[in-house]
Amino acid sequence: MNKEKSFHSKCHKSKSCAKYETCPMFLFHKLVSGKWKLLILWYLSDGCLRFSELKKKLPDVTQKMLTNQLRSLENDRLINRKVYAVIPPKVEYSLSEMGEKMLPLLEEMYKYGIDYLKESDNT
Amino acid sequence: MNKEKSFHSKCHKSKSCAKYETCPMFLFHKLVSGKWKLLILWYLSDGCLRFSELKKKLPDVTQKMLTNQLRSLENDRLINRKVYAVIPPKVEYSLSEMGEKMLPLLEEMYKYGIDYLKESDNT
DNA sequence: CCGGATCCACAGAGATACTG
DNA sequence: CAGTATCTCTGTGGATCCGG
Repeated sequence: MNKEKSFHSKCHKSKSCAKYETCPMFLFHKLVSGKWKLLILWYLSDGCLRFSELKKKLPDVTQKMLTNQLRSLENDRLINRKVYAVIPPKVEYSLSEMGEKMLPLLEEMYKYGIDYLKESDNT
Repeated sequence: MNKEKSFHSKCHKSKSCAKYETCPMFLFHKLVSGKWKLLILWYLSDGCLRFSELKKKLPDVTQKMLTNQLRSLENDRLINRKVYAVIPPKVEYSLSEMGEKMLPLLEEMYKYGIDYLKESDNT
């Protein structure tokens, strides 16, 4: 997964980002471009959710994929994973501090969606 | 690709979005969650680029994938595709009106990336 | 020559069953 | 309940071919 090979002599435009790994936009892209990550973050923006609750909200995502995406988000420190040692098992996911910083961005994405729908209607 | 099957009784929280297809966040997610779409939009934010220029800026993306992503973005009317009937062929891609509306959002993503890098350094 | 279509091989995603 | 394990199959990468 980690391709540390490729360097972008000009990551983009004239802004400062000499290398692949250190370009902010590539980084952001890497963080959220997982197949379901944006939606997971969005659903967690209201507060912590159990695995099964998240699964219910994302019926198109397979259990395996959901686990993968959550692990990835956890590794990138965008969400927290809290395991309760009870039976039946209970695992809660919530936005981390870095994850919460993405909240305004998520709101803007939501607004863009509204705008897009409006434009589509006019067509 | 088009799964029009699944409905989300509660797309998210209490905001208004009864169905899968009409939830703004799902829509936004669908628009940009392609494997390379965000970066393509980002690179096009400076102005139109030829296919080969885009390819140069995204060395990790295969030609086929780049074509796919561009087609998808074009179908979603986020970018324009202009073909010049010359030899050798020349195809230019640029942000559409809807694509340009995403510019502030892209800038915010970039800023988030900077912030994320800063936080990582402190760790 | 450039944009992209086609063919094949393989990693990754879907579906289902199983476990602590 | 929250995952793993296994199998299958789609989608992606890589190379090649093509039309303008």
